[in-house]
Amino acid sequence: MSERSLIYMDFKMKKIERTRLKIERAALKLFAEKGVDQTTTKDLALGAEIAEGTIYRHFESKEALIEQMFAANYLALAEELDTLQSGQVGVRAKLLVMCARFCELFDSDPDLYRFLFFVQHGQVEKLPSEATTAVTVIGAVLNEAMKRGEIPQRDPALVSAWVLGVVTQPAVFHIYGRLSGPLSARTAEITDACWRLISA
Amino acid sequence: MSERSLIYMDFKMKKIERTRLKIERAALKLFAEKGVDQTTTKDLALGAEIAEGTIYRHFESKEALIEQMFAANYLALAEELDTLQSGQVGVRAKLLVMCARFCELFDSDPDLYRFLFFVQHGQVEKLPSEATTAVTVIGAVLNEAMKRGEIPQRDPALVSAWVLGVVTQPAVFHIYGRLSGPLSARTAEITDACWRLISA
Amino acid sequence: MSERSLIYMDFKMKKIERTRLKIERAALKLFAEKGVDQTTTKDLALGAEIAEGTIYRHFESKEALIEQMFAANYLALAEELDTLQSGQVGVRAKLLVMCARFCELFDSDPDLYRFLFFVQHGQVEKLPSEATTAVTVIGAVLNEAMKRGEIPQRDPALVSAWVLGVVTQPAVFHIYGRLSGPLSARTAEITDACWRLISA
Amino acid sequence: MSERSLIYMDFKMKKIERTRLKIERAALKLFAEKGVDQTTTKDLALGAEIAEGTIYRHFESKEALIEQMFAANYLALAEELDTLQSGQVGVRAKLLVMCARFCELFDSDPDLYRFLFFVQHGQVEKLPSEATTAVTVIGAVLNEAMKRGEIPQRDPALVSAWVLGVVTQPAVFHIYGRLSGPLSARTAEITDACWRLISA
DNA sequence: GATGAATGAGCATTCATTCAT
DNA sequence: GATGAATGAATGCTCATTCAT
Repeated sequence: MSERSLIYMDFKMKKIERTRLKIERAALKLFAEKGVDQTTTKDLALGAEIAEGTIYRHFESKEALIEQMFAANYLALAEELDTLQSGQVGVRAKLLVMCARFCELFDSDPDLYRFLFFVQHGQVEKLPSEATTAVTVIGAVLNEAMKRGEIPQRDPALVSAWVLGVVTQPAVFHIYGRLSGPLSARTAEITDACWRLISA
Repeated sequence: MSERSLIYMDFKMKKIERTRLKIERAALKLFAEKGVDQTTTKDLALGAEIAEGTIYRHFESKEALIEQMFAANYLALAEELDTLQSGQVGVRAKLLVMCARFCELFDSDPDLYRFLFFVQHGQVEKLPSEATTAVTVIGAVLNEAMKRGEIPQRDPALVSAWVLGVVTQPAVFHIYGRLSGPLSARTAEITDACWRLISA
Repeated sequence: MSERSLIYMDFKMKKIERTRLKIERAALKLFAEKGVDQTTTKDLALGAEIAEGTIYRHFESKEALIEQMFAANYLALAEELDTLQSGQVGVRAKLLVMCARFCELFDSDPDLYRFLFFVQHGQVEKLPSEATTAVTVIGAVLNEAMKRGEIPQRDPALVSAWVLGVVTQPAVFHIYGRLSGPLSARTAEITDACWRLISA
Repeated sequence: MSERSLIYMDFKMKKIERTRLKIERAALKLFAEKGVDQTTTKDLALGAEIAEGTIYRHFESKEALIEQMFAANYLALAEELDTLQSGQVGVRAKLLVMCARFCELFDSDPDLYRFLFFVQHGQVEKLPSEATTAVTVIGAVLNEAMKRGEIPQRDPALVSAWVLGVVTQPAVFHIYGRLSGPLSARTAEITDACWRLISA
């Protein structure tokens, strides 16, 4: 994602790419704000400062725009998490870097975070079932750790759910105003919580 | 008013109540299945086996139907959770009964569960801010436990988020097919996980 | 109309007649206030303090209610005007009593007046073409006067239009707030105007 | 912007203007024929040979279409009447040109006439109260004449009502088939009638 | 005779999509 | 490639009318 962003920002970028990016940015903002269904193509055009028809030069349909944006970002994040964890040794360290990335994403691009983890219902199911997602990465890390005896044996799916819940639910609380301040400040505390959850 | 009339009115009230229930049941099913926005009033009428116009004898608008259904069930659950926890002594026991209720709800009325915890974004914000919800009940239980020294002092909102995440994320995994079997079978395991999370 | 009203007011009146009258009264009020099309059967039921279905025990349809009310009152007024004018000798006296009746109706039953002369477009055409109406009565009086040489010969329809215009347009101005006070106070002045119009 | 673009935009503006005009023309015809309430947006689309949705690119709502059409034409007529009368000296001459314009409008654009003076109830009230209308123009002319002593002093509103009645009621008779032939042919006769009404 | 819940055709309006320019 | 006017199916909702009680 961030690598792609860098490409996007290139001042030599072609006009077509700039327009596409403008649409995606506006879409992200609007989707996060009012949800996918409540965002009309008119809203998108207004937000991106383009004509309504222009959307269709870049995306087959509104549905396709949503799917592509979701897939690209959701899978890019998974890739990133996988790269991060593979650079670490031991579950705890792996969890720490992944948790840190989650918190950082929430802080630095809240619209993207909301779009991926708050507004997305039903998009996950459209991904190819063999796709690598945040869930499968976390699952693989925990599985491996169980195999190695680093943590007690439990249903890996259940433990994955716990870890994801402990990491993402604070973000939801943040969105509802029950928590405030940067989530990144809580990375260590959240990782510790995960560790208590899985290590005993 | 004669006795006969009273009986008659009672009968009519039951009938009108029955229609309202048919609408609510169909709505729950459809909302859980395809989401609130993707469910049209035509869908509702077809599902409830009534005419489209009949919806409007029972609810001011589709929006009002959603709000009323959400508020009634969301608040009723909170009340129930509060009654359950207040019958127990100690955080752990309180968490157990609440966790059990969550799992049971998921198993016995999956449509309601999905509607309340999967499809609801934006409804919570419409509730009066002082309303008692599942979140506030959990928060109060944890707060109390911290005050009594039963569990370590931490940001109560963060700990509430963790607990809610550990309880609800397995349900999400279940919905996405990553977990199977009754969630109730995992009540003990999930409660233990919560305990590890908050007690150390 | 007034004779019929007397019958209506009879305290021995049958219940069915009382209900029918309640509907007609409410209808007149609402039709005058917001127009025929903007008045729903629900409005009628609320205004008459009856159930919506009850309307259909007394009238075949909303359309029939309008037609019957219009015809009955429009023709009753014509009859009355005819009786009044036939009791007088000379156009001027005849015009005076008719003009007086118009003004009086406007003052005493403004809803009925508005319904008959303000809201009725399209109802006149539904009357049998040979029906005696205010227009035909005025026309006959003027025709007769021309034949007798009381007033100059002109197109009787045109002169009728003038007389009706001079009598009814002040009422319209009254409705729009451009004139105030009882219209009856202007009867003499209006009749004089008619006389100037037709006598020279 | 290149010259070509300007020409292009001009062309597009003409096209969009043409569509708007098609809607207005169809609306006028239908409103005059069956009334505003009985004309559906479907009727409008069919009549204008456009899609129903197209109406809403040109008008905010059906209500707005009616209001705008009424206001524009009603006020334009008033302006025209005012220009006409101001070009004349003496009430009688002023009345003549205004009366002529009324008759001409009725003959040349009967739909517009019907819409403005037959179907409009309730629209006049939506105009800003300080607006110049046919009524205020006639009122001003008569007022002035009374001040100058050209005609006897009377309640100017009442006299205005008479004049308007004498001019417009023949049109109503025409619509109901009681008068035939061009109304313009009666301009002189109607003006004379007005003169008799106000001068003695 | 009166009721009012139920009906369903019909309404004004929206909105994703198309296409001539 | 970009535009935005035009499209028309679909939506939420209304309302005159029916009918079981």
